[in-house]
Amino acid sequence: MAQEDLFKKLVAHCKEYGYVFPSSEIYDGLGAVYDYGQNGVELKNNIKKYWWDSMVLLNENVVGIDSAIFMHPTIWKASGHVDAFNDPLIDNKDSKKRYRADVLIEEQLAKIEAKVDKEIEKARGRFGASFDETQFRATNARVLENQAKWDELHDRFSKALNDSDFAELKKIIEDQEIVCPISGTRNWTEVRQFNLMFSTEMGSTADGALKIYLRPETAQGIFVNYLNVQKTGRMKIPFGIAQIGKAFRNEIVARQFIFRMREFEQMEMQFFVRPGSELQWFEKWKETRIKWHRALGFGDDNYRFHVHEKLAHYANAAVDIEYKFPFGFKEVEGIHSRTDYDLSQHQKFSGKKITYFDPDLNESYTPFVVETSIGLDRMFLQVISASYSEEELTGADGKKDTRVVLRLPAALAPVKLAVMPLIKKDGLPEKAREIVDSLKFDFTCQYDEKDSIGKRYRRQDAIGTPFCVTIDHQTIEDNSVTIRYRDTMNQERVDISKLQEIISREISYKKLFEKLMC
RNA sequence: GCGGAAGUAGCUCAGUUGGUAGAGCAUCAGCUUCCCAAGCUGAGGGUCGCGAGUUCGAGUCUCGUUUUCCGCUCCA
Repeated sequence: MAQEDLFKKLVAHCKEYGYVFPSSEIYDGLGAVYDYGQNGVELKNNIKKYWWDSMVLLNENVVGIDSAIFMHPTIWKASGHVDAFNDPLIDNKDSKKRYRADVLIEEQLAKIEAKVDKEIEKARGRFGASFDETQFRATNARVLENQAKWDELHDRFSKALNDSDFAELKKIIEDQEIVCPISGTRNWTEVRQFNLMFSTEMGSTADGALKIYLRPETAQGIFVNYLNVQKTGRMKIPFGIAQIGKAFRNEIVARQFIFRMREFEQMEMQFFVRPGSELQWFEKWKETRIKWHRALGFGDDNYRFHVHEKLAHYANAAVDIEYKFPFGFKEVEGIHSRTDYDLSQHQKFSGKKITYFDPDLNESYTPFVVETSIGLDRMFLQVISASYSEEELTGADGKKDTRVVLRLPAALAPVKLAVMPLIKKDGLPEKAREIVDSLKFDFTCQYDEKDSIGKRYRRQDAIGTPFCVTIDHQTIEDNSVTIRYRDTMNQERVDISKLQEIISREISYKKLFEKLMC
C-alpha cells in the first residue's frame, strides 16, 4: 500500500471509529483544529498516563505540576518568544517565495562587509608584512565609503526593527535594491508580521485590560515555579519537574492532520542539574526517552535520532527523536540542553534571585536545564499510525478475507475488553451482562450482541480492543468463557473468576516499564 | 500566505449535453446463527461545504467564501 494512501485511510479510520473529528465540523470546520472522540480521548489519556508514570512514578527525583495557561506577559519577553515569534515577513510576487525581511537586510549588510574585507585582503597582498589594517581602514576611500554605507544601513535597520516599523523595513529593501535570489526581481509585497503567539485581554474594562498571551510552550510554567517546587518539595539537584498541558501557536501553515495544530498538548520535563554536568544528563535522558518509545514495540528501526547542527541561542545540545510516519521520518520528541538561559532570563526580568544552594558543594548557582519535550498529539498520531494494519486472512473454508486491526499496546487501548453472548437468547445475554457488571470498575468494557460473532470481533479489532470474552451454552453449565486475543485471533477457555487477573496482567503499564529498566 | 486539486449519506465514491439525488460498506429493528464480516426482511439517514449569479430549471455553468489534500514557504 502506498504510504499516502495509508495516511488517508488512517485519517478516515480515526473519524469513522471515534478517534479524531475535525473541530466544529457542522460549521464547516476550523482550520487545523481537531477534537478527540470517545475512543481518542481514552487513548490520549492512556498515553498521558504512560508518560506521567514513567516520569513521576519511576523517578523519585521527578515531580509534576500543572501550571496555568495564562501567565504574566513579561515571561514571554524573558523567554524570547515575544521577539522570536514576531518575524517580519515579505513575499516576492514573482517567485512566490517568502523571506524574513530582517534576514534579507542582514544579508545586504554582510555583502557590504564582504566588500570591505575584499579591499583589505587586496591591500594586504600588495603591502605584505608592512600592512597596517587600522591605518588602511581609516584612510582608504573605498573602504570608508562602504563602511559609511554599512553604518548608515545598520542604524536605520536597527531602529526600524526596534520600532517594529514594517513600512520602513520595506523601504530599506527597496532603497537597497535587494532582489529575490530566485526570480531576481524587486517585486515585493508589504512586510507583514506573523505573531505566532495568540493573545487576549485580561480584565473586563478596556482601559484596564492587560494584553496576555496563550502560552506557546508549557516549559516556562515549570521555570517560574522551579524554586517553589524545590523548596516545598525539599528537592535536591539533580531533580526534574514534569507537566502535561495545552500550548498554542498561531502557525502560518498548520497541516498534516493532528501533526501540526494551532492548539496542541505537550508533555514536558525539565531536569535541573549542576552546571557542567548537563551534557551527561542530556545523554542519559536521550537514552531513557528512546527506550520509552521503543518499549511500545513498534519496531526499533522506526525510530531515529536527528541531531541539531544549528542550535537555538539558549541550547548547547539538541536532538530530536523521529518516528517513521506514513509521510516520512518526523519529530515526535525533542531533548534539549537549555543551559541556564531560561532561569537566568527570569532572574534578570523578574529581579528575583532564583539560584539554588547546593549543600554538597556549599555554594549557590543557577542550575542548568535538560529538557525532554514531547508533543502528545504527535505521539497519538504515531501510536495510531504504527498500530493500524490491514491483514489478509484465510478462513477455515479457505476463503480469502481481510481485517483492519489497530494493534495498540494493550495498556493504551481505549476499550480493554468486549463481552458478548454468542447468540442473544437462552440466557446468554443476561450472563454476559453479569460479567460486564463485575468487571466494569476495573476496565473499560463494551457489551455487544448485535450481528454474527465474527462481525463483532471485527468491530472490536477496528478500535483496537485487545480482548473479547464470549459467552456460550457451556458458560451456563460451568462458568467458563472463551477469551479471544486480538492480535493472534486465538481463543482459550477460562473460568470467569480468572478474567480479572488475566486482563489486569495483560493491560498493566508495568509490562512496558520493565522494558525501560533494562 | 502563494499556486494546483478537491468537497455529494457515518466511511469510500458514482451521478451523462443543466431536467425533482444513487451504490457498496456502516448504522438501527426483526429473523437466522454454538466462534471470526459481506445470510434473509425491513427502516432511518443528504437543503449535493456555504453564499450569490446565469437559467423556466443548477449536484452539474460563473463568481465569492470556507474546509481538506499536494507543492512551495515556515517551523524553539
